[in-house]
Amino acid sequence: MASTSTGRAPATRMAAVDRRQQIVSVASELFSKNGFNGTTTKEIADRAGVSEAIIFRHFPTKQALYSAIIDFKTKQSSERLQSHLKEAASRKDDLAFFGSLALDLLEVHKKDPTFMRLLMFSALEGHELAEMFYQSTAREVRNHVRRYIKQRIADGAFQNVDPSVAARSFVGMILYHAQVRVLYVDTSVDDIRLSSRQMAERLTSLFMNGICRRRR
Amino acid sequence: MASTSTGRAPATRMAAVDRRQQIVSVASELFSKNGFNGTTTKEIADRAGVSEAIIFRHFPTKQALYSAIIDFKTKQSSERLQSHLKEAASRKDDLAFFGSLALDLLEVHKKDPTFMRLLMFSALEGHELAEMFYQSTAREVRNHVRRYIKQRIADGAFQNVDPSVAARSFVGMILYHAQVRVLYVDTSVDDIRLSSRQMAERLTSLFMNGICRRRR
DNA sequence: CTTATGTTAGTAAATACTAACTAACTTAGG
DNA sequence: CCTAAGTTAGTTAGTATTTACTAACATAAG
Repeated sequence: MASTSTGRAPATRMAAVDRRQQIVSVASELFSKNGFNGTTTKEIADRAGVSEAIIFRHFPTKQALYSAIIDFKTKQSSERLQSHLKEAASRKDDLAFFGSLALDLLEVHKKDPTFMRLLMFSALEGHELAEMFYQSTAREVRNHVRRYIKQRIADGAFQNVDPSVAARSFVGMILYHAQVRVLYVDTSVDDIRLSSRQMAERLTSLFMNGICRRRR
Repeated sequence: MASTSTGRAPATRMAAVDRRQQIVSVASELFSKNGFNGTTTKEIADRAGVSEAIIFRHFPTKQALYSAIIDFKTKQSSERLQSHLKEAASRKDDLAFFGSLALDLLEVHKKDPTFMRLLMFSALEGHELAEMFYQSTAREVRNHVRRYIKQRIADGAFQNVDPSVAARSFVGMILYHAQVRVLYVDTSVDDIRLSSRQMAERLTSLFMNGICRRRR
């Protein structure tokens, strides 16, 4: 009890690159929970276990930190997508194509709900990178689906629908379920209790039977 | 130049109820644009053309003002829905049922984009009335659709799908389009340039051909 | 005159960001 | 191997603004 110091215990020293990543990670959670304006740099520093000044050593402004996060998340999501889309690209098993995509989207947002919240917050708050962020996710998927549908129409397997509208509808159908789950988890609002797999199956079947050419 | 007063010109006197409504209206716009945390009471006062203190004469706290707005918007939306759902309730023209609902939803959000933004912000920011707000809109519609689908399955007109999932999918399909339009208006993200009517037709047809029993 | 509607001028706390200092790790020279 | 110098990661203690909210006063309307 010799020292009456009320200051913080010095944080364990970390390599700059590690600390930076840790700050990004902590800030991601907070921004995703409370949005840009609802998150303070003090809060971020506290959670990271460092003093506020350290934040500004790594990022010139709060905005820059936010941008770094979006940048990071964008790349992460892009990679995830690429790897998945590649493998499902050439096969012409419609059920598998739509089904695995639906399951994948549902699972991604179930595992990492911060992603969807960040996406929504950034769109609402009009962040400069919001567009890019959106492009890298929903839009890329949608374009992929659009091309597939276009091809299958050409094949004569699908009805002659508007591929853009159909693609966005499919993605929208799925993402809306994901949204409800993310936003209203553990409330009475989300009253559908199905596993991602079951949900994906139902959604795919619903969509498929709409777009597949009818037997006559 | 007789008076060097730097103060504001006194606002024109209004009846309390009118001023209250005006504040709600101005604040709605700002909250919808910038969210709760991104909007200051000073900003609201300035836009309303009164001093900040007036805001607090009518609403004890900023939160209370926000709640009043959600309350107002909830009622407004509920009425709009009721009137529409009543008229489309008993008829069994599936195309008209889904089509008019789709058109209605798209038009509502096109005419008043603040509504969707408020809804999304309140959900993300976890406002206490967010649930209720959501219930009064998407959920009420969804339940209506769910009942309709259930009935038509019983009639033998629809396939035996999960009514909850189908209803939410239909609503989700539509609301996702509305969201993209509201959030990314005038950007390259929203690349589908269709009138609400055209969009509603395509969405309905897409959904219908999925849920209607196939001819054999 | 009384009451309702307005303003002014604050306050305490919070917020993004900075300047100046300190301790820990790394490494070069003896 | 040992130590001194340099570098990097940390802290403290601020600052100027902003923010939600209040008390006390002013004036138009009936």
